[in-house]
Amino acid sequence: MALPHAILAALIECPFSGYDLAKRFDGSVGFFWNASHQQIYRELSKLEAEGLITAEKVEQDGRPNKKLYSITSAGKAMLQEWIAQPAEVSPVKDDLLVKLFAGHIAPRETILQKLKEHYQQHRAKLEGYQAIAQQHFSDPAQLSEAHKFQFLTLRAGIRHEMAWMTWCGEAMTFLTETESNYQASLYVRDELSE
Amino acid sequence: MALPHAILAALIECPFSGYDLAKRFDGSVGFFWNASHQQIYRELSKLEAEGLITAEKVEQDGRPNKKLYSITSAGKAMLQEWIAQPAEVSPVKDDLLVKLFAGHIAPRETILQKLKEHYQQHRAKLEGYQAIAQQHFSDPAQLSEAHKFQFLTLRAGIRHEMAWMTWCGEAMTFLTETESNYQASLYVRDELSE
DNA sequence: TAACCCATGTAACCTGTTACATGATTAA
DNA sequence: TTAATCATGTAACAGGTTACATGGGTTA
Repeated sequence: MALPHAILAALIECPFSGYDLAKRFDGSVGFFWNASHQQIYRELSKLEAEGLITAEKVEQDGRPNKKLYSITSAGKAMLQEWIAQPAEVSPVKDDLLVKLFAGHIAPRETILQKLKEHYQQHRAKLEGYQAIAQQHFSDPAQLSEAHKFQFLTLRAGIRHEMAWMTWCGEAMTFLTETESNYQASLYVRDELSE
Repeated sequence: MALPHAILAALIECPFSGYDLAKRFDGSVGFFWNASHQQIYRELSKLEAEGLITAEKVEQDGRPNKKLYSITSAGKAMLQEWIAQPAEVSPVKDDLLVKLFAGHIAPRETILQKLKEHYQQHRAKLEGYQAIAQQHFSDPAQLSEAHKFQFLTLRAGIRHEMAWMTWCGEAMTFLTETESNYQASLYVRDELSE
């Protein structure tokens, strides 16, 4: 589990409020981690109690006050230690694959529709990532150390969306082609039996 | 959430015991869903109580008795209904990406090591999937309807492993190349300052 | 004889989601 | 005036992990 680590990682560069973090985990950083605001507030309290982050109250006019959280040296040390520890790869766990696994009990059209929707969702995500890449990472070799690593996580997001899109295309082609083959073979059989 | 649906999907073709399901979710089917045996037993009890599956006690000699679960028509109906409902794409959520996002606070060698380990884990998975593809899905167009869909989920696993491997390679190259550029530029600067 | 496979489960705990709650400011 | 944004939280519930428990059969 990496939610506390993901929060610590997000706080290295600059302090954030819980609200900011929730937005980040729902936006551009959301391709490698996501969390609801409730989860984040709960985790921030815990991390503060453990001395891994500190809070600073910021009074604002015209807006509600907020708490800016910063990582402590203890927090940074534990994050460094965690990074060095061995990690297992995570399984995919996507609903669509469960639906596809049982796809033969549903109308072919329904499955093709699901694949199409999925394709479009991934294309939208890919376009978002590519826009970020162009705006903030157009010259990767000249980036700061911190940004080089953020660039690589963005590249991972891009690679994943591309893989999903490739697969969706492949699956749709396979299902329509083998369907038409099936219909073609039926047609041939009909001709032969006449 | 799709654990109950994943279980129902696994039971369409033939009945399984909880033990069997736990092994399946940990093996070849594990690329699109996984679950511990405790989770599965808990879920099976719930599904049985809801009338979506039925249990049959099987007495064995030389082995502990087991319960074989089969999907009911109600279970199949609810699965069909669920398939037609809209689905959101899942975020990646992999620890390695969190580690990489904070990669600049760790020694470069540590990060490269993590990438290498990750690469090897994905290669091992890919090889496993490719072996299954050769053994059971060598002639995709001739497969039964049910197996066509299982083939497609396997293809998704293959595509994902390939994407991870591509990205790992890309990331390792980027980190070693920009590091040597950095060292080269240092070297040039040293020469100039002399 | 030690470790692993088969087979099922309970209990405690942690993580993640949904619903509820407040309240000012700003844009359509 | 309706909805969205900023900003923080609580409570209840559902999902997932870890530890514990049993016990015969098989393989090294």
